[in-house]
Amino acid sequence: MGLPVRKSKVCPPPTCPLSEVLGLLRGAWAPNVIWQLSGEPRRFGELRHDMPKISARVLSARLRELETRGLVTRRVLDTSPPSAEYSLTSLGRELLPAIDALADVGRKLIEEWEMHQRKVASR
Amino acid sequence: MGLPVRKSKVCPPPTCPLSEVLGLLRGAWAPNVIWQLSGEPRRFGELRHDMPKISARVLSARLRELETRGLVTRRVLDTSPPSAEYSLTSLGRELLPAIDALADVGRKLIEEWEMHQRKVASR
DNA sequence: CGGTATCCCGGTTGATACTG
DNA sequence: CAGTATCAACCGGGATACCG
Repeated sequence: MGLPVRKSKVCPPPTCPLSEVLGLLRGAWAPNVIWQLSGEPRRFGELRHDMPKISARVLSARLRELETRGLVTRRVLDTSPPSAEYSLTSLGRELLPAIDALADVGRKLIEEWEMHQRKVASR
Repeated sequence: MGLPVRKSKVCPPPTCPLSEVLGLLRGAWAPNVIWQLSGEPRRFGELRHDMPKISARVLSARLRELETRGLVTRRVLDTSPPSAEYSLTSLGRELLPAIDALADVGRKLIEEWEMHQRKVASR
């Protein structure tokens, strides 16, 4: 007979809220979109310009998603031709430190990875 | 003529390391796996038990990924039948605070969302 | 300019079956 | 128990065309 299955902390509390956020950060683009909005409000076309490889469809989808979740607001400008401006809500801004924290780990990760690569290469 | 396109901060530095981490948190399961390993080391079967809906194939894939990136270590136990134990490396542990930060935002998100739902419902 | 509609592709996942 | 192999289904994403 094998080892007994040890109980884990059941249904870890952080996991659900976590998936909540990660669901929002989903896809290849959402984090980038949020980052782009961290400064001034930006228009649809500007965002496309900032992220040349994103398609209009996906950008639109991400923005709507973030909008319905209350992280982003959309403001239609009365110009001709019409334009729309997107910005982070205060709730959306709360994501920024968390994203930064993640990015910090990312930097360490890259660093360690490169160090590891060098070690392997020098053998 | 429309509005001029405003320049953004070019190629935001946080974005690349960010994708690095998010690449690791990819898929529906990686964050959960990491969380499950935040306490004691756990065996393959235990992890499956903790996350009933993950398939062996995906769990295996995620663990390998995390292992090659140096976030997780695998230790084979000399038992019969054989078992394997997974745990976070110190590098892996560095992810935990960041994950917590994300989860915090997640909680607020859920909170606000429910508040919003109630408002809509009471109309 | 600011989108939406359609089509198609590739990657990830889950189910199932099988191995050491 | 701890995986791997195979297959089918699904979904996000890109390209393109089109509308207000």
